[in-house]
Amino acid sequence: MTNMNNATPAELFVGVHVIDAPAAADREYTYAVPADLAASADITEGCFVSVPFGAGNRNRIALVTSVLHSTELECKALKPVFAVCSERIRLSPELLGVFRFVKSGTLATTSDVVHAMIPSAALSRLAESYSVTEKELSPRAEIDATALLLYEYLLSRDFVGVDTLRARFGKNTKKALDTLLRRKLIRRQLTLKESGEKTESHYSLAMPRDYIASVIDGSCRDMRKITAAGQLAALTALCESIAPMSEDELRAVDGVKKPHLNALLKKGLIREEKRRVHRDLELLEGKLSVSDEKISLSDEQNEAFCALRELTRGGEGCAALLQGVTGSGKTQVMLALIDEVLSRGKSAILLLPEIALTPQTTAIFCARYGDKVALLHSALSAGERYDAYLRIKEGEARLVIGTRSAVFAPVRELGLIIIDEEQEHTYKSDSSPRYHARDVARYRAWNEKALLLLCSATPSLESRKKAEDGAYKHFFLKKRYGDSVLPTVTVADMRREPQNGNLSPIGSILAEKLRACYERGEQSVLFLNRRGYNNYISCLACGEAIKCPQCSVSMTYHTAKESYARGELVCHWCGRRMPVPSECPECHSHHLNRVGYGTQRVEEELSALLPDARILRMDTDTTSTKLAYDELLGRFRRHEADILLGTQMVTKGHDFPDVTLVGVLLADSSLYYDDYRAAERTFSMLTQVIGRAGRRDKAGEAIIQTCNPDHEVIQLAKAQDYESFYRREARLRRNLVFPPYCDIALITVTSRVETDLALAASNLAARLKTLSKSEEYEKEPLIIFGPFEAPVYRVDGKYRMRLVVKCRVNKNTRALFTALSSDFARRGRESVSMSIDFNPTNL
DNA sequence: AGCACGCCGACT
DNA sequence: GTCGGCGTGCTC
Repeated sequence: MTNMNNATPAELFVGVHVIDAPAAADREYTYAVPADLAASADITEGCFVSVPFGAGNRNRIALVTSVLHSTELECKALKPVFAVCSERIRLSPELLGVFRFVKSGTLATTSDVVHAMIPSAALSRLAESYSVTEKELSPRAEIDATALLLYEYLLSRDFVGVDTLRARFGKNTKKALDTLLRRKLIRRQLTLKESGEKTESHYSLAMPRDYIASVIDGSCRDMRKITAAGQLAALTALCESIAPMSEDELRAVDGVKKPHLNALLKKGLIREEKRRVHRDLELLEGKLSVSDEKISLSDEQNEAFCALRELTRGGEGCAALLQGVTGSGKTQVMLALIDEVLSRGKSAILLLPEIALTPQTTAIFCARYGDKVALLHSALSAGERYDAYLRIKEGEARLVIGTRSAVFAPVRELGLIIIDEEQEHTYKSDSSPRYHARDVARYRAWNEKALLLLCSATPSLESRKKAEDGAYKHFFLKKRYGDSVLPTVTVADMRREPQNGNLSPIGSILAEKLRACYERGEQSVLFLNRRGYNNYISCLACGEAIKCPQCSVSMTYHTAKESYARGELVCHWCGRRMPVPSECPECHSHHLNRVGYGTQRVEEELSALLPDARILRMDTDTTSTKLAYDELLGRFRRHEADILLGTQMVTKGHDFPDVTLVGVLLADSSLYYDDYRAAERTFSMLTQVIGRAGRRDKAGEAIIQTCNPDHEVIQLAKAQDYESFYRREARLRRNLVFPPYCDIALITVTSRVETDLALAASNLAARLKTLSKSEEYEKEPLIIFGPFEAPVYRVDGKYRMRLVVKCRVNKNTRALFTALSSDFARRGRESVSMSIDFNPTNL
């Protein structure tokens, strides 16, 4: 190796995990810290450094995972650490623990885990630029046209950023750069880039005010007279202002432009100060009227609150389940508890399902806690996310409200984590790292001696069982808040409808209730778990449904805005759109028939039923942006529509005071889904929908349409009897060995080449069987199913096969799966990739 | 993933 | 003899 080591001998060594290294190279590497760097920077576990990595010594960011003060390693030829990335971005010892917990618990790469924990803007800090080394291009160096153009472009410049080049030369840039680099015609330089945080310049006078005044009126002798009107206007404005003025404020002054300010800076008359701007606060503007309204708790709420408060004061990590019927005022208890924790100088994290994280739901927290709140939602830009991260890290924000990934928030002195609607499957990540926010929260609560509070009307079986086993403290809120009563629930049998000549998705009972509700001037909410117009298009001749050319699922017919006839087919898995064919692709028959219904079709039926009613349709097609979603909800709340029709998103805890009727159009669709959690989801969904009706003084009513009116789950949901449901479901799961009575590891193998996939899958299964019988792992009870095709075999052109393993996830089985995974990487065909998901949300 | 090393065929 | 093809294996 070339002598990259500094002349100064190192005495400090670090173990690092390289970020953006391939999975096969994801392990700890040892680097030497040059003495001068060790002296100038505080290198500890959890900080990020940049290191030369691989044969090409490409600069990579790495996470320091161990520090070694030693002279023992001297003899080894170690590469040196290049620099510390940032003094500010580093994982605290607690978060480094979280990193290890997630990494070992999900078998994800360092890169995936770090990217989940740290906002991307914080780490994309290596600027890559290029310049020419060889001024003469030898005629023998045969390079392609792009490379030649790029070379000539670089000839006249110095160190051009890779982004600039890419913008100019397109996607061939990398190839061209590689060619030029290989021929040593150009060289690459990597420098630490300044952070992506947004700053705003503030200007103030750099000289005494009367001196500036003399400059303005031209009586000042030591300086040439200022004539530019813009400069004079800026100086005048600054003279009149008490506080420094921001760039925006100055530019608002007539005639002031940026060059004027620069000129004044150059003359030394004003000074500039860059201040960090908190972009996510801009969203909250106007809502910062902090209210410290006293929370009034009912006896039941108060009892739960007092017990929970004791838990937060215990100084030990613990977890509790707050099980409260819809409308029992769980939020009040949460607020009281957050008050308590913040008042003791600690921080809290509140996790909400993405769909519930709307200005309406967060307003109450923002109003109460003002700028102590940091909101982490998906609409944040990279820079905004980074700002929020810094505000949390620096202790300015002590209440973090966000979705799944907010569980990684770098809060100081964590006192409380609340997970609302804890049964929601959005808390489980379905891409690497495949973590469950609940597991991470539990780890953090224990490790940081905080309280984890899980809230739900219909807890997941996992959590409910833990409460039963005593692992979680268990609290109930059984009374609905105020005087509201549970709505009356009617189960409507849809099997009789066709006999009565009704082919509409809206049955006769629901139709009648809808009309009555509308005529009373009240609102109704309809839920249907299917967007689009028809379910699919099938051929009457051969019976085949039209399938997506890239996925093995039938496509859904969506109408165009203007007319029913001008629609197209959409694949809900890969998003592909195509026109409706005129003939069956299988048998060329022209007898194509549209079957089933989605939200679009129901919307049409509704307007036929109630021509004057104002209908809002809410699904992913109408709420492409966060704003559209909020706007629709706002319009409905203001009673600008009579009927809200939509998918999942209408079921979440939005409080609509005028809604007295809710309808579930087809409750069975989720009941017979081939997932062991189908019943749990259906029950939870029905409970939530029913809870939408009649929350204030008005009596509510719920209609559940189904083809299985006697199904136990539907009957239990009708009775709102969670406890019976829990006992029934727990019994079933135990008998059939499903979580929470075991863990499931889902191994998915993916490839574009079907034959490679089949081979790889069976090899993997064989390898797994061998491993499970080997000495180290034979004690682990393992039940292996498969390999078989995934329920949707082909998605976006890739085939997918699965192995399902029932096991107990512990250190030993994780080691088994790690071994399996690295075997696969070593011997696998490159066209095939593999992933392991512990306790996936979708089976 | 890159990148080097290495072992074979088409060329100066 | 040498340049360069991409198979194989490693990354402190």
